[in-house]
Amino acid sequence: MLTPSERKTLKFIQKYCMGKGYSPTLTEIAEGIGIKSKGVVHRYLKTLESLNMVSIAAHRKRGICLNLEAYENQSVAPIIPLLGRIAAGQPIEAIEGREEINLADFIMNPDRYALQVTGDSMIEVGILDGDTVIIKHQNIADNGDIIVALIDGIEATLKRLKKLPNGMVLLVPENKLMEAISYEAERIQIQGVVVGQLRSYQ
Amino acid sequence: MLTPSERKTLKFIQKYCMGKGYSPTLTEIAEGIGIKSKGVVHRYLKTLESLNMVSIAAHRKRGICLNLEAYENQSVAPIIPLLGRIAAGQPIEAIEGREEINLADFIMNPDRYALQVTGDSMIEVGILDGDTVIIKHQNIADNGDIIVALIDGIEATLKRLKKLPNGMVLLVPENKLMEAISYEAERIQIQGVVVGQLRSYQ
DNA sequence: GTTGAATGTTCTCTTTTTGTTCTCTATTAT
DNA sequence: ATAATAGAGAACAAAAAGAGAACATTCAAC
Repeated sequence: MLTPSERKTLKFIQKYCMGKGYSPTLTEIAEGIGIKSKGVVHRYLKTLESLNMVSIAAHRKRGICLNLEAYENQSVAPIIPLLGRIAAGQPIEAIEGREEINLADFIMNPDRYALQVTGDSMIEVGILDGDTVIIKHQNIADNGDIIVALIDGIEATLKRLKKLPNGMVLLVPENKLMEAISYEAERIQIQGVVVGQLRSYQ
Repeated sequence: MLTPSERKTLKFIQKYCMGKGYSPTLTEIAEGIGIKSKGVVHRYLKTLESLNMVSIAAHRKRGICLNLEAYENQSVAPIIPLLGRIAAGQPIEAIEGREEINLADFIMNPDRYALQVTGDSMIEVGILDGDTVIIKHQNIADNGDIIVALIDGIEATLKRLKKLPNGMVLLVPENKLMEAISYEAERIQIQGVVVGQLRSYQ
């Protein structure tokens, strides 16, 4: 059984790894659990290692590795439970099974990146000022896709793509107050398409 | 396991390639990660190559190639690069400070869960039919919060909360076509508040 | 082709950061 | 008293980070 300090150490490492993707240094752990001595942290780690809770690569910096089997309840994967559907005026549906949404599946991919949106040009499709959009990097797009377009190599903008039959392309804002503008296809370079969107209210 | 500098190098290359469409030189990487020696950069690249994270065409200039499949397995943390801000009619601005968004920070927490939205009652704040909202489970909320409210113990609904001075609460839909309804406070039970929202276009 | 600047490669060296191993002290429960 | 738990901190070992020189290769201009 773990002592309170060892438990605290383990929890800190867990949280740190979750957030950063790599393990903390002894000094960071010490700071994180509120003590000053990294020697003490090392002692805790030795205990955790002997209990098979972590593996430690000797002398390697940031060489701590969590042994996940040891505590299965702690979900390290970016998964949150999807409890059900909610509608205006309707009860939450019964939870059939227990679904989860995996954020990694949702947007994580090496060719994805995020952009923060400023401005109201896409407000009518629910992309607001301050939202973050997830872009898949690609140079071609289908009619109707929301794209990051580079105009004349300098101006970047987020618009819906509409290819016109006469070799022109129309960049359509989703905002009644703004107007679509058409360009010769050569002037427009597609930098990626929007594959996701997220917003934080915190 | 990558060292922080190697990780930084990889991230820089990823970001550079996304933005420019070709890989950076060693000197550019050195500058990008804040060091002066391209020899050091070369060492980092060798490590990344040995881990199959990148391929390097020997002696070729700008001959670095990201190895996407290997990258996927490695990136355990739900992090994607945040390239910048985009606005209608403006070039993409680099964002000072934060260079990546961490989905874990964004929504992962033991008391969070997801709900899928059906209906258009919150359409004017950009929460559309089919979106997923992240709910923080709590029983009290502030005026103006968007909450999951349980009415009379049976009906769940997503509305903005407005506490009235006379002990009533008003549940306000964000849709001009719908009307706010007031209830005696006892009939309304708060199940959580919306802390995030996400949408997939795939 | 030849040439030269730009870029990649290979070294060695130093400094900084981090891990490891100690010893010492304090507190608390049995 | 004794043992278990906590903590500080010194001293040392090793890894990681970095500078920079010297050389090799590319690639584009001539």
